[in-house]
Amino acid sequence: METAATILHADLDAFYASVEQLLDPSLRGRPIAVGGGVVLAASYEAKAFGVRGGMPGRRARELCPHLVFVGGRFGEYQRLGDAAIRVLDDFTPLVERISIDEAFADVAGCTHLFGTPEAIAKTIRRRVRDELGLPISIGVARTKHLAKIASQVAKPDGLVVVDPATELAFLHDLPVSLMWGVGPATQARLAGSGIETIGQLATTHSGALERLLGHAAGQKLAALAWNRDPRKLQTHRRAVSAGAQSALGRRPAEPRVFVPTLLHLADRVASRLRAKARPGRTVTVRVRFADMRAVSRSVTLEQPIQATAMLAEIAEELVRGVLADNAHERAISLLAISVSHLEEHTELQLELPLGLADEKRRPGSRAGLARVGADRAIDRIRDRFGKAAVGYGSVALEATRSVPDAFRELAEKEL
DNA sequence: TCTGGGGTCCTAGGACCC
DNA sequence: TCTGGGGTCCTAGGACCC
Repeated sequence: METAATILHADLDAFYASVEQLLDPSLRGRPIAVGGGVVLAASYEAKAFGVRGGMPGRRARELCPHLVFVGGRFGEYQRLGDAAIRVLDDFTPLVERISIDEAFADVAGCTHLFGTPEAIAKTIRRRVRDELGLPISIGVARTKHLAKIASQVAKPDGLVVVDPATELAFLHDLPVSLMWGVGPATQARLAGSGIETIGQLATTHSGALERLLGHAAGQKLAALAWNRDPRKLQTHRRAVSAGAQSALGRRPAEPRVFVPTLLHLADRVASRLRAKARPGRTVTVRVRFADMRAVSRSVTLEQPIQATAMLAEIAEELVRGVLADNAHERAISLLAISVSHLEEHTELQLELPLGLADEKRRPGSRAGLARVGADRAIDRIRDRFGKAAVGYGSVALEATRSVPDAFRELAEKEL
């Protein structure tokens, strides 16, 4: 009745930093950070000083005076991340990729060919080390949740196999913060009730947990604490939204700032939607003010859109609404556009370039056709000459500090 | 020199329908 | 006219993950 531990979670260690150290041997053994204004990734040597991803570069340098900043070879990250996943593919088609450097695999169907899950995990680790030169940690367990925890425990450059017979003993000694879905807020709430280990969580009444964390989170954590994780591997998941954002530092909340920025963001989002023929019905904007307070506004249309100008106009109206309701805010620090309720896969259709109020009722116009034509022309030029060949407002945005486009593309999910 | 960018999921209240 | 209940969709905000 007890199932075997056949799920692997493979996670490349300090991935971006490891690639940099691989490509430049002079960086090996040294504390390095990928990025500049903000740390995108840190090597283990840098982590030992407390340097973490997402940390401002200045703070990182304070913690680690000899920290070496490297520019980031984003194309290499993509290539090597793909290559590592391909090693998993050699064993089973049941691979669920989570991100550029992380994936699950279920080897239940291939143990007769390649040996036990532990043997397979060892082979994968050796191959990734020998063929790519990168360290990868693997957790093996009966469920996805436990396999992921095991790979975290295995780091750096290790392997942890959790025997089903002793899995609860293993799990219950660990801190709740290792669980999937427990971040700083949940951890603090649990700590407020004296719950710090997964074992303590497991013996907490599920009703009490629900009152503390809400229905879904309470139920989920109660189940995971007993390693009851019903999730199966999903080899292909479609994206449910696509968005783009830009941090602005601290800029005046004025049209000369937000209009070109929104056009640029709308172009990023809409061109991706068009490329995959996945227009969407709901447009959401987010405005973050100088004090980091964020406000969002959304609207759901009757017809899905994918035209840059249409998206930019709707986003602009929503942002004007936010600013009108927060007239005391003088400066904005971030703008974001997201499109959701994506259609599965549709033919390009006519779009309506009308004001937000009109758009829901009125039929299309000649101007709509012209704009679809403009998008098509731009898409074709980019196909031939590259993304930078033509665009909206990118020059105006050069001044704002932002991460390289190549990094943004790494984070994009396949639509 | 406070705090990047791309996502997913859940909650709670209100509108609306049956 | 008043009452009740369930389901679905939408919006705004929040937590979390990589």
